[in-house]
Amino acid sequence: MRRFTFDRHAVTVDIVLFTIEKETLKVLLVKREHAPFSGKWALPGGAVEGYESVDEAALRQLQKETHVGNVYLEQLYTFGDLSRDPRGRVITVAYYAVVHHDRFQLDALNGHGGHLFSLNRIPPLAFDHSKIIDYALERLRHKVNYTTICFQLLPEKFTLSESQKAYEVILRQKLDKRNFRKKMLQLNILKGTREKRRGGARRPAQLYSFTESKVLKLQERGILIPF
Amino acid sequence: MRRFTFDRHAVTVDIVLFTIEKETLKVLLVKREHAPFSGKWALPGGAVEGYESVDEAALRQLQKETHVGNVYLEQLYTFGDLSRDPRGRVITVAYYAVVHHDRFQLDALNGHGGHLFSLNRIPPLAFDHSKIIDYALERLRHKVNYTTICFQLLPEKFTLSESQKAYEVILRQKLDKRNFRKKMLQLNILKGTREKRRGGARRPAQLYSFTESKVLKLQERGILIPF
DNA sequence: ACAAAAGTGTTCGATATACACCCATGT
DNA sequence: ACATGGGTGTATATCGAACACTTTTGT
Repeated sequence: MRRFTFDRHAVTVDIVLFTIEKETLKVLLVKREHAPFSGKWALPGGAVEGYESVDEAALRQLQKETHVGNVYLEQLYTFGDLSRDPRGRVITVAYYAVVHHDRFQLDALNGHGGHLFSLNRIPPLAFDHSKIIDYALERLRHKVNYTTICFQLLPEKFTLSESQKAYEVILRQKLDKRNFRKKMLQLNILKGTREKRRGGARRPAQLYSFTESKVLKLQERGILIPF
Repeated sequence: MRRFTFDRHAVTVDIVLFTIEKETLKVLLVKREHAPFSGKWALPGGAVEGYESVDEAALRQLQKETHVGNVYLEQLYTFGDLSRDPRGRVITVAYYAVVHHDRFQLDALNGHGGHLFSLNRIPPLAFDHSKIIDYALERLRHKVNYTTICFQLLPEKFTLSESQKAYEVILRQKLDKRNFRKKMLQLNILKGTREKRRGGARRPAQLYSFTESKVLKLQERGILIPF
């Protein structure tokens, strides 16, 4: 069988890792050590190698930085403009990950200077990475509405207030407590445990756990359809 | 500045072109002339060249087959498994296009044997192209619910029945005529013309035109949120 | 006792759904 | 005259939105 006559291209993956820390939605950035954009912050990522699929490359890069296992990781978009990288065109397949911050550790040994940045305080980034983050955020905000992706940001057991807070932080709006609870419990995706979250100087809260190990699509009612 | 030390990869684009013909949703396929999968049907597409962005490559491939101008063309997903192509790993960035069938002509000269296939009657396809079509169809069905993408499938002037038919064909369900019309007119995206569609042996129907030249996002009411 | 978050129902308005008949035209 | 798709309105059910007070704990 013939070999390719195709042009060949540099292909990378970039990962937008979302997490919630101190009731704020944050993104993982690493400091670049080499040109181009040496010293600038950038998304974690790197080249796709010949022996791995693109998905595998994304997972490998994510694990290199965070040692996270069993993450929600979804392909976002492929950015293929000619001018993204000053060295020449690099096609990057962007992914986003959503994970509770207890479930990963930044790799200090790596010397990568990984750091979580609040989304309001993203520094100037290398390449078109700030565009990629915008896109990822848009996707996340959208998905929160019709999937259970939000529970990826919570620990295994959580209170209803904690989950409400997660929605509020992503959607950037206050939600009504009674309506939130009513709806959340109606969805039949939470299991009450008999435990309570104690520790604060206040009434202990009931802990719930998410019944599914996977992110679910909730039944979607179209805007235009169905009639 | 240093050159890359990256592995380089074969990168292609593939296009899922949707159109409606004879009240059926169809997809454009071309017959392959060379190995691998010589003689099999496949999505139109081809290699990304070094001088063009990935988006430009998609548009170029689409125009090569159809001579269509000003199409709705959206990136779908990037497929990067190792085994997609028997010659070795080819990364393909899939796109989908949505266009009324009057607005393009299949290129007979090209000898590509382009042909529109009804979605119920897709023949066995080369590579993972049938997976790509499934994915595109899912996206289209989803987008129909919260955008005006459906009007891309209609001529400039159309009747309400024609647009209802387009929704029905995509969603694979009958819709209620009165509810459809009420909602469609409430949305304020259609302009009535004074013309009527004559020709059938029946009452002439009022023609409408879509007020926007672009596909709109309709306000989206989340399922889970807002409260 | 007090501060702070947990927990709990009802009412109202908007929107989706279900449903059947007359109209205008070409043959 | 008749066959065919065009065109129209109302009643009901469901769901989202707004809204305030009592409870439980730690200090």
